[in-house]
Amino acid sequence: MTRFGPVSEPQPMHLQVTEALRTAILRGNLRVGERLPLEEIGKEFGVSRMPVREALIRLEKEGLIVFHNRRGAEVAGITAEQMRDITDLRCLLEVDALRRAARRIAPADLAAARAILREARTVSGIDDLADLHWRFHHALYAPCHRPLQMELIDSLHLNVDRFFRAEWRQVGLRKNWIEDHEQIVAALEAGDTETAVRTIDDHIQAASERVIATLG
Amino acid sequence: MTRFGPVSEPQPMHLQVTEALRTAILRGNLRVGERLPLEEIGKEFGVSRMPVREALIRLEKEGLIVFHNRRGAEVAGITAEQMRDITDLRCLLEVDALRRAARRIAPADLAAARAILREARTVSGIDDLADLHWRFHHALYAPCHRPLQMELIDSLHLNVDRFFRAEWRQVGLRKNWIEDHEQIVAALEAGDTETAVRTIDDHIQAASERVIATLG
DNA sequence: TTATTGCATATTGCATGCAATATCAAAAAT
DNA sequence: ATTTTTGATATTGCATGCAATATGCAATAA
Repeated sequence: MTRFGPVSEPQPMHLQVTEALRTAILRGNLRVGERLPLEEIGKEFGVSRMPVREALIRLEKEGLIVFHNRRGAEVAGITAEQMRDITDLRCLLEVDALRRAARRIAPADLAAARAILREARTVSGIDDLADLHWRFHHALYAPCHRPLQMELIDSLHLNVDRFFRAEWRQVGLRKNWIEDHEQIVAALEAGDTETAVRTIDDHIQAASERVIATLG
Repeated sequence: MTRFGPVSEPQPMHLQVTEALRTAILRGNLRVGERLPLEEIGKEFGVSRMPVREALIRLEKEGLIVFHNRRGAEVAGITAEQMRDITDLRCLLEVDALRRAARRIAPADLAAARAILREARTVSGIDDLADLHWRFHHALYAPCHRPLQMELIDSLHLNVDRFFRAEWRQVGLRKNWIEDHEQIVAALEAGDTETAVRTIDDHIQAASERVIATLG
């Protein structure tokens, strides 16, 4: 007889700091090139330098931060080259994930995707929209049942998302974003995987081109 | 007049420890499930626990180690599921890299690849053979000029290579390994990229199947 | 015998100390 | 005016200290 559910073990400080810094970078609260002094950041979290150091190491491995030997860490930027590199990888991995997912995607998954789009009509902040946008893509890919592939896709997205947000803040998020994505769901419902795949591929490439234009 | 070349900055301890532990895991000197106590490992390198801790965090991000909260770290294992996941990703990424590389590969690159195979005939240790084997693949993919894609390919390979080595130690590395790979170079020299691609894809999948069989 | 409890020991996660080095601005030199 | 030097300050990389927790084994109970 199990009378008690599992007890969630307490999150270590270094993980809390990692998450907080990750979303701060993602949201643009920490800008590209901004220095990340251990003591100062530690003070903001009420911890010493060590858990901050750990967090920065993890974020460096995620590609959000660069370390300079004995000169601390700073928020990583991106070059046009790197953007193209990441974009092509995203297309490769996301298209593959969608093809695999399409074979086993359930009506419930598609309904969930539609629900995300519906929710997207009710929010207005860039950060909320960007989160919902990614949750939508994630919902379509997830049924591929490839944990590592999903991790990689998330990781690549994490490295470029903040630049899309920065661009959206300037030129505004196109109105027809949601309709475009409803067409993707419609194609999947109709069993037309290839149309869905092509739409997403174009979508990623086009968005990337716009960001690259701002990078020079 | 520049009389002196650039001075290479000294490697921090944590990086030296990271590299040493990485190759120890790769070579099988540290076995799957083996515990990694900070103090003990630190003593072996003549350093304190902190640089070791840093190294373990990095290696965890690379997928070679798993941490258990407050119970230390251990060398990561692999399941059949994960092996399939990684293998499919490798095929996707390596095939794409080879296609891109084939367009701009120079005779010098192919000569370098052949030189690696020639060197492979002169060595006998599993570790040396495995290193040369990967250097060969790396040499073919590198001209794709996608630094991040190459990093990902390396990282995926890093996560499975030790299991191939373990299998090679048992059943022996097939003699015709080198001839198989010479055919890949020959196909590329003949401009027949698709044959080269197919050979490599089969090669990765077949090797993976053999390892999965040993995993249950 | 086998399972449970209690306790001594080992190990982690974080804080802090310290030497080595980087940074920055004012003073000196060109 | 511009560059170089100098030194005061800030920051890092690693060592060490310490409280909290995990582990392993002997003692006890079943």
